[in-house]
Amino acid sequence: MTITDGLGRRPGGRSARVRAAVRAATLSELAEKGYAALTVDGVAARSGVHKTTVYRRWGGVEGLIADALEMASEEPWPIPDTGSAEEDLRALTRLVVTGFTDPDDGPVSAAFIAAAMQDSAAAVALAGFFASRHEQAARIVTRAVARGELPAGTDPAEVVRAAVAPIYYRLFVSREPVDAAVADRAANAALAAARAGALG
Amino acid sequence: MTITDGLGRRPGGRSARVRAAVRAATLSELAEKGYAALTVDGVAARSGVHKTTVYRRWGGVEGLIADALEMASEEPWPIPDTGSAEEDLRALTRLVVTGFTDPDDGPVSAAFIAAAMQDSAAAVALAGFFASRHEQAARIVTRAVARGELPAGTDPAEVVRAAVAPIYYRLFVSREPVDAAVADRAANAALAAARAGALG
DNA sequence: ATCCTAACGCAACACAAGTTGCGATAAGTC
DNA sequence: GACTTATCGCAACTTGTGTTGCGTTAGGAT
Repeated sequence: MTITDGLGRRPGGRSARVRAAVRAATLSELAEKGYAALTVDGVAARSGVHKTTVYRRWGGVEGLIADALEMASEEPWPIPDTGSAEEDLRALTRLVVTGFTDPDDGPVSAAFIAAAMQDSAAAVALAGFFASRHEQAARIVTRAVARGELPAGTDPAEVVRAAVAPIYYRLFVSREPVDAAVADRAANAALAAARAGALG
Repeated sequence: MTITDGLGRRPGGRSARVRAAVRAATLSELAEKGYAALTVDGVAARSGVHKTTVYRRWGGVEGLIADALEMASEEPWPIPDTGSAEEDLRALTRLVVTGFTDPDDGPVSAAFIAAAMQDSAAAVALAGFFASRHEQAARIVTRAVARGELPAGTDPAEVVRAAVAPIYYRLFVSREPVDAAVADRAANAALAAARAGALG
């Protein structure tokens, strides 16, 4: 299950090509067929890399997800900066909604959540991913506090959590439909709670 | 994957015993080993029912979960009624937290969420389960509105969602630790948002 | 240019998951 | 009590997943 993450003794050349091919194949397979249908044989066939190699370097399906997740957490998130906390939070929650309703990215994002349910390595990778996301999105709140829109002592990450949590809750827990209106309501509720000083 | 849910042509006698034995074995296996280790062979061996029978009636692991979930959604939820919305919501969120941190019930509850990620039948069953939960917990809010604690026009289910969502978010999405303090903060934030009229 | 060996490809294997055909058992009906 | 058939137990089979041993290829160092 340990991934020789490019820091192995031979990071360049063929090994790098193999890794890139497998990563790309994993994302393609996830986008097309979803997590439930993701198999090692599938990504091996698509990537042109042999099945045994994938098992050896990634350990299995969960390892593939963890690797793709690590890659995803490295790329930055386009955090909005409109000048008002209300607009910023709405844009943020809408970004989350579209990230899961998009026919291409949606299945991939959902796969990350699903994989973490079954494998501890994927769970750790997911925790890192969201820690990065919270850190990036916290700037929305710190700016709002600096402008005086929100009370001093407000916990930035907690506002972000309150804003996005209802969306994830509907998507993966209560299994209710999600759209832009849901995003706006979640953003407004988080903002109202923060203004009341309930998120300090 | 279709479960002959006691409404089959022979609901009594042996069939009923088989179903009860399999259901009990499923819950025991989940509590002990968790969802990742739940196998049809395992519940078959524990229940004394043959593997083939389980496959025929439940279809597989996901069917077992869906059946157990259906059973769980029938039994009522001890909704608190302390006289104040603040206390009620706090008790509710703490109930959710203990439901997942309890070493016996926790793995079972988590298994329901995990199963819905992979199987559509389990997803439908989970949606029904939470619809029932929302309906029951909504009374906390309707009572609070009747008492004048919360503004008229407040959406009861939306308050419940806002209160419990951060807990599920931490447990299954951002993978952050959860305790009673988290429960209290989530309840307070939902209450503040509702008082501000952001959950109408 | 040559050597060393990490990393890969390949085939065969081991194991668990799920299926099928058939005979045996016991509900439900008369 | 006798009959019909839904349901279950059983064993053999098929399929998919993951493993192992070994030969081959190609980085990286000298």
